[in-house]
Amino acid sequence: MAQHEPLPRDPIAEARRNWEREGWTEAAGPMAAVTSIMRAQQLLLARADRILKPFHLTFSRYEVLALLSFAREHRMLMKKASALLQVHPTSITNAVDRLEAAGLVRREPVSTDRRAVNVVLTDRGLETVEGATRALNEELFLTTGFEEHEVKALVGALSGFRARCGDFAPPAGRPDTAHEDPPRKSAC
Amino acid sequence: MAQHEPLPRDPIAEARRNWEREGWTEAAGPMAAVTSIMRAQQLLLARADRILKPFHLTFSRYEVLALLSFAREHRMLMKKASALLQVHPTSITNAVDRLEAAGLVRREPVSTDRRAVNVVLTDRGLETVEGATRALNEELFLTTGFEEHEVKALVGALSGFRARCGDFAPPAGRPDTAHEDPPRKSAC
DNA sequence: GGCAGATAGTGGTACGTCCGACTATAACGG
DNA sequence: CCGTTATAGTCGGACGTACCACTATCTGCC
Repeated sequence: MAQHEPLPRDPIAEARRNWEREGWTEAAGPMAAVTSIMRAQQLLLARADRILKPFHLTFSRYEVLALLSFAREHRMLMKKASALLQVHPTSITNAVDRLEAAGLVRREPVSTDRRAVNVVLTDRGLETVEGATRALNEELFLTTGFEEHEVKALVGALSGFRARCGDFAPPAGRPDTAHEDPPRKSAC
Repeated sequence: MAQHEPLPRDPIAEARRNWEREGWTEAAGPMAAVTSIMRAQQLLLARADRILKPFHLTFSRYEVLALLSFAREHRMLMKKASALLQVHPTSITNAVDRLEAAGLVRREPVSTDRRAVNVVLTDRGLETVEGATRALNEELFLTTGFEEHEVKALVGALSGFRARCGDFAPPAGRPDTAHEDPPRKSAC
């Protein structure tokens, strides 16, 4: 996971200065924000994968298990999993292939639609995801170092962005944020 | 790039409710923040790659070109590029292979160290990166929809996180932030 | 009823990332 | 000076993601 030794300076701040020096002052801030998100994701994913290694899981496979653990009867259509995790159907196929090979889920036909496939969490899968969730909570989520207000700012700004990108329908009835209503456009 | 139709509700907010229902209230916020970062990165990367498609570039290859365009003489050691972009050396090898095949960069030996290799931006590479930067500025960075205060919050929270993760040495001499000095620990 | 179009899932391919192993070279220490 | 250690870069493989094409099936409409 790129266990580099720390750099003397923040390369993103440096890039921002370059942007401003070129006269792209308007774009410099968002550029830094976008780059920061990219880099943070890389660090977080590497850390999650390292934590999940003892469980023989990757983060994306864990996400499938976690989703199933909250589903009715621990069962879900491939299609629905793909939609909720917001990944391409083939990614779900890939993940389920490996999870099934590990005995953590199994595929089941759907009686009402012979095209569709249900993914079902096995007992071993449930056990595994419970342990993995405990590990992730303790070793990742509780130690991100994000402060309360930072969490709030991150989730807020990013959920706005995701909604604008068509990720999900904007929360129509939220009167507490109605005052900043003018929906910022965003070409995705 | 997962051109899903929008979901009725935000799956991350849903996950957060699940977390809280299970009693993991402390971890729920950071979990939502981490997941939001993951998903935002996915959307941003897909969008960047789409914008760069006409240039026959991907975002990671663009990053290499952009880095070179700001370097002295448009020239940099592979090792240094790897360190500044914070990716594994093999990723740079991969990117440079493709950029070289496209005639946008070329490898040059280093006279003082026969192990090392310099990457040099070609004229075509410079032209390309200039066009690509214009496109990214106009179609991505200027249209993220992030507001001023959101950019500030994102960059601030994430640069703190990156610094804690050992990404780069914390900005030692910044008296304006000295008042919140107690360095939050973060196990990376 | 039957055909056109939509939908669920999969196989194959391309790309980016990482890791481990390896080569070649440099730097250090006795 | 020579052996040990560290460093720069590459190769091969594993994994996750996306896209395209394809099959099987369902749905809707005439």
